[in-house]
Amino acid sequence: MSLRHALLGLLAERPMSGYDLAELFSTSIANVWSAKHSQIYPELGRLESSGLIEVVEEGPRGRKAYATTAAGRDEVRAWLLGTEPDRTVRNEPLLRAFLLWLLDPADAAALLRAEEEAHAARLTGFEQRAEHWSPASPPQRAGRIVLEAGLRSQRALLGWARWAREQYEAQTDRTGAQSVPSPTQGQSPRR
Amino acid sequence: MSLRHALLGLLAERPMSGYDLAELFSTSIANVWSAKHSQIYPELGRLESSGLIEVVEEGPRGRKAYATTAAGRDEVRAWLLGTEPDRTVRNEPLLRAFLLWLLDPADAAALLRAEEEAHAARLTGFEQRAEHWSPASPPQRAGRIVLEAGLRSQRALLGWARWAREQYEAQTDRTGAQSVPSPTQGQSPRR
DNA sequence: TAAAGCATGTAATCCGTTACATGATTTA
DNA sequence: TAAATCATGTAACGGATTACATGCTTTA
Repeated sequence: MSLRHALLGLLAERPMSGYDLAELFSTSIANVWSAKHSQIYPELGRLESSGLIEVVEEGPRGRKAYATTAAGRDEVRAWLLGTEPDRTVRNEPLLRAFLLWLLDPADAAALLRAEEEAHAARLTGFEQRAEHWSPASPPQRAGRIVLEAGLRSQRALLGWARWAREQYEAQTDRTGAQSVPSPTQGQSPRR
Repeated sequence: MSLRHALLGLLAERPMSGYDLAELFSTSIANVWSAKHSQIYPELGRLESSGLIEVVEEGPRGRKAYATTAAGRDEVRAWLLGTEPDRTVRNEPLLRAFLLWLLDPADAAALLRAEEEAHAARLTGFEQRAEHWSPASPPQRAGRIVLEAGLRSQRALLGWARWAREQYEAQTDRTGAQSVPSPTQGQSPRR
């Protein structure tokens, strides 16, 4: 049910088409939530039928821009105030980190290096956005607050990835293990 | 396909039943990945048919403990080394933070206070686990590394939630807004 | 005029949750 | 002996991705 409220909230700020929303979900707010156009269009249809959003503008190529209605804004507020957030985590990079003991240390270090670079790249992106941020309106201030969460957690995870890589590199040095192990593949002894 | 490899990796460390795995996914590694028993049992069946895991022990009440086979361990390694991690993020608390401008500042601050407490509770849990951690085996060292990611990101996000709450509290003070706004509900002016 | 980009939709499939269903063993 | 816990499974449903499908408009 989160996509529903994400759309409602985004369209409360300014009118957008399904196309605009899909673009948003694949770029700026991809660090928070994401969705494909194939999921967005049907949901917009349902929201319109329920009277929570309405078409406020029609453009070329059948473009329809929607905006959230008063009832729609009430619905978002009721969701925010009346339901508990789902705090379930599914973090594939961390799942992989959990299984790195199955590789030889040099390979593990290489994968953590890639993680490090991914975090560094995101952080740079966030920092650039933060520079040009004008917190003029309430929505923009909220956006800045979310961006701050991104900045802080990417910094933390960048530091972590570097530290984690060093753990495995220390093992590489000690054991003298190679990046490409023998046919029977490194450690991980059978019970 | 991540659950598949999560099971393979976990069963490479020590034999476990579907029940054990379900418990693990609902407690210790819930901060990284999660799954219900209804998803686990069929997947174990498929992995067994593929020869990637095998029953190594049978117990009371039809209990079956599985362990990863040599082919299974090769499969995890191939996954780790040969595929890019899915770094897609879906963070409902942050999505909500993005929409907090729709509430009056006092309500927004209250929600952020709850977030703060959720992060503090997780952090405490992680810290307690870290205290009693014995990094004796390679899997345990990998577990400690993942725990470190939890510690660092929860600290970062706890600090963030506090800072974010203070932003909205500052607005509360300035505007003198109440927790329960007038019937037309606070700010968020219609275009 | 061709390619790139804008724009909307549907269908098939997969992953995950909730609910349904059952029964054995241990503990109070 | 009743309740709690261990233990395994299936079915229905909903949410999300990939693939299929179409066509207009702008720009090079």
